[in-house]
Order: sequence, then structure tokens, then C-alpha cells
Amino acid sequence: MPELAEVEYYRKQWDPGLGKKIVAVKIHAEKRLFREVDTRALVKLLTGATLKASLAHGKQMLFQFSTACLGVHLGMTGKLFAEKLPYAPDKHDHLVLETNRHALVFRDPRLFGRVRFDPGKELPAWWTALPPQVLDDDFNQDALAAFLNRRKKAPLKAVLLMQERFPGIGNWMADEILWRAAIHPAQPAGSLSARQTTCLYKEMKQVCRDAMEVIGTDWGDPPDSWLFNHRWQNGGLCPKTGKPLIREEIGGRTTCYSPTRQRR
DNA sequence: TCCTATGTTGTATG
DNA sequence: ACATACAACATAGG
Repeated sequence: MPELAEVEYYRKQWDPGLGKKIVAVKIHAEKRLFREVDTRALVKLLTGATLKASLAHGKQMLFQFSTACLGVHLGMTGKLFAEKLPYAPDKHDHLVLETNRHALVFRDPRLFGRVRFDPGKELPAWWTALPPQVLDDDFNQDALAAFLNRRKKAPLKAVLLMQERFPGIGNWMADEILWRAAIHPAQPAGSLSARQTTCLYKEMKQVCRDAMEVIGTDWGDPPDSWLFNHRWQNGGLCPKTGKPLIREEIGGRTTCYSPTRQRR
């Protein structure tokens, strides 16, 4: 589920815990979410710790405690939320941090998410080494063009999903970007004209801004002028051409596009 | 029963 | 070493 803006939304769901002390940690330590995590250290260091701040970067989140940093990736089905106590955990609530008032819950039925844990208050190296965000100023058109050229044979759809260069972009955002830029998702990444590259660059930034504004703030409904509201319904029509949309597997993922608008 | 799912990673192949 | 393609991970819902 979660891409850039959804992650930002979920990050804020633990805000009720900011400045509060964690009095209990409930964890399903055997789940693969915690692979490579020292779960005993996690429980020990977070119990009694204070939640100081949280950050989001693409699909990654970082929660800074007085004693340690907790990294969270939501995978496909993960979500974060806070509930007033008393709270009875669901079977898929694999990490629950309790303050005196709230349960901060990480739920993930499919277990494609991931938790990291780093003792100490300093930002861990894996976090500081993350690539520039699409909305950062140092994400520029030259960097985009260079990356597209390096992946020149791969379908654009697959390239846009590469987190090493486009952190936060996921399946629906990639489709939305290519649809707005009027570029076919199967077009090889190295085959864009200069005009197309410029257009792709602008729409990439714009979709990120729009998503953050509409979804990242309070998960509002995207307007019908986006592809978003039409892409999963059978018989969906392109909001720009009025013609039928197509769903097809491209780059290993189900892809929705408007064949009359996005030509090869 | 079968198919799908807003994600990543390991492995095989070129 | 690098780029590309795809199965695997685990569960729920249509």
C-alpha cells in the first residue's frame, strides 16, 4: 500500500507518542519483520525511552528515541496507528509501544515490511546514506537523465520503481507520472527524447507534490482528474481522452495506462 | 478454487 | 561487474 505520501501520513500517526515515555514494548520477535534486529536489545532500550522525533524519507521512516533509533518500512500491507489504552492487539500487530495513554501500533499482515534498530540517538548510517528525495533541490534533471541512460534497456515503468534513485515512488505513482507525461510505460528508459525527459522530470516532481498535499496531510481523496481514481476499476476511462484504460503487466507489475494517450 | 494485491530481495542469466 | 528478469516471501479478500 504505502508510497511516498502514504508513508508521510503513517509517520504522523505515532505523533500522540511524541515526548512521551514508552512504558511497555510488545513484540512478535520471531517474525521476519525483525530479521537482522537484536530484538532483546530493542525491548530493553525502548522500554523507558522517550519518543523524540520522527522522519520520513521515501518509503522509509525513522523514529528517534532518547536511547535508540527505530527504522520502519511498511512493505505492501503495513500501517502505523495509535489507539487509546486499553488496546487489545490484533494478531498482525507485530510491534506495539505503549505510553501511559496510547498504544503505538505497527500492523503488517503480509510481513513484507521491515524494522531496523540502532542503539544511540545519532542517525544511523543507512539513514544518512539514503539517496536524494525526488522533491529535494539536488534531485535535478541531469541526474534523472543519467540514470535513465544507465538503465536504457529496461521499461520505464520498472525504472521509476527503483528506490535507489526515486525513493518513495511506487506502483500507482509511477503509473500516474507516466500517464501525465503521456509516455508509454514499456518504452525503454534510454529512448526518451529531450522533450520527453523534461516532461517526465516535471511530472515526477508534480505528482510527488500533489500526493503529499492530498494524501500526505490527512489522506484526502484524490480528484477524479487523476488517473488514481480510475486505474483499478474494470472499464475505467482515461480522464483526459475519455477512452478505455488498459491494465497489463509491465516491468513485473500490473500497470494501468491510456493507450490513446501513451503511445510507443 | 483461483486470482489479485500501492514492495523488496535473492538468484539466475545475459 | 553490471543490467535485467523473475520467483519468493505471507496473508486476506474478491
